[in-house]
Amino acid sequence: MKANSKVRTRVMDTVTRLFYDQGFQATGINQIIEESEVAKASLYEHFPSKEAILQAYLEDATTRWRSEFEEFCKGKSAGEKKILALFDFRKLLAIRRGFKGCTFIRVVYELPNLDEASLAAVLRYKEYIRNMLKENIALLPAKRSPREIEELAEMIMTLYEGCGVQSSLERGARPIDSARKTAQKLLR
Amino acid sequence: MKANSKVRTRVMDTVTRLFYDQGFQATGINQIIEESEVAKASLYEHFPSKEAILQAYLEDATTRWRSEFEEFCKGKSAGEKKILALFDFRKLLAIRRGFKGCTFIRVVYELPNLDEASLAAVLRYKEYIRNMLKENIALLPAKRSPREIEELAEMIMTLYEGCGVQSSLERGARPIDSARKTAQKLLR
DNA sequence: TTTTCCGTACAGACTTGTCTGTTTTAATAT
DNA sequence: ATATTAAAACAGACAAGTCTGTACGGAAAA
Repeated sequence: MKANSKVRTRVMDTVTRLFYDQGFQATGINQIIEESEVAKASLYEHFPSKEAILQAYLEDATTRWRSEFEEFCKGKSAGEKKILALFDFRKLLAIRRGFKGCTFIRVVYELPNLDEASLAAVLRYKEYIRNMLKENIALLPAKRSPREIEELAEMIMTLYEGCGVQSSLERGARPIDSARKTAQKLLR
Repeated sequence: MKANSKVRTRVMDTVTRLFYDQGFQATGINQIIEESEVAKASLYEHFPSKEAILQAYLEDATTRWRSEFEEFCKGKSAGEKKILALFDFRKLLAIRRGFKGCTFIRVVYELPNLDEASLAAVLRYKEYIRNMLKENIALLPAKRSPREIEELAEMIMTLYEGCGVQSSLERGARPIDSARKTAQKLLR
């Protein structure tokens, strides 16, 4: 079966590293092949084009992000704790990966004419976060109207995006801590 | 004089358009030459390499952003009006340019190993905004400690960055309006 | 035995940057 | 005003290397 083959796995592992470290365009097919230890013919057996690799990568990355985040949240109670975990998780990833910014925004910014499927994967990831925020804000002790919930979720979302950008410019976690504090204040 | 030559001007005008619409890597030297209506030899007389074009472009872009923003703010009183103008100006540019995100962050995200001079230009632009915010927050009627001013400026900065990302994902100005409203609330 | 993968050569188009030689522009000298 | 001279921009061929994607023949594995 192609979907779970050794080739596919190794290519995905490699591009997860390379696309993030170098960017999509700066990563050539030949480098992918070499570092995946896969033959070129095998790669093109699984992926019809480089663009298809990007698509698969983004889809994999969104689902992996979600499952890793859920894993990260295990043991944390719903409501404020879970919302703040979003910032903690971002900080963890940012440090681990050297402050190069959000995987998905990186791709969107690098490729202004991104194909539909890839863009859809990115939007799915953002939608997941937005829904998670709304659900957990609704669980908080303070009573809020649906409209207030919506607005607060939007605001925290904006802080989340903003601190990602800032931390990658600054190459440090400070803006993430700072945004987390702000979010905490807003929730009370 | 090289600095103000016709060649330089035309190349800068062209890459300002192309680098934003297509990205840096997707824009080839040959396209720059063709659309600038400049000979290749002339281009390389003024810029030793493509990287040098990028540097010059970023430096030009920061200073142009600043002067256009100051122009935009003419007639606006200092304090709240000027701070909110930041969001209004972002909205104006975003609409005009089709919601492809912040010029500078785009470059930083596309090229993880950006040369020092280019990165410095980007940081200068961010520093200008941060200082502008601090100065104008200090002018507001509400009394704030230096630390509070610092924190509020940081927060608005984060909203500013965040709404830029969101509006480019959404391809619409809504997140910018929303961040503006939030900022306004925070200032009071 | 049939699928999967391998190694590698290759096509064809693209890239940045160099080089040659010609033409235009503009300032200075007559 | 006209001739001279030096700088600047021109057009375009070319080098050397990169890129993605295809093809072919053989090896390993299920």
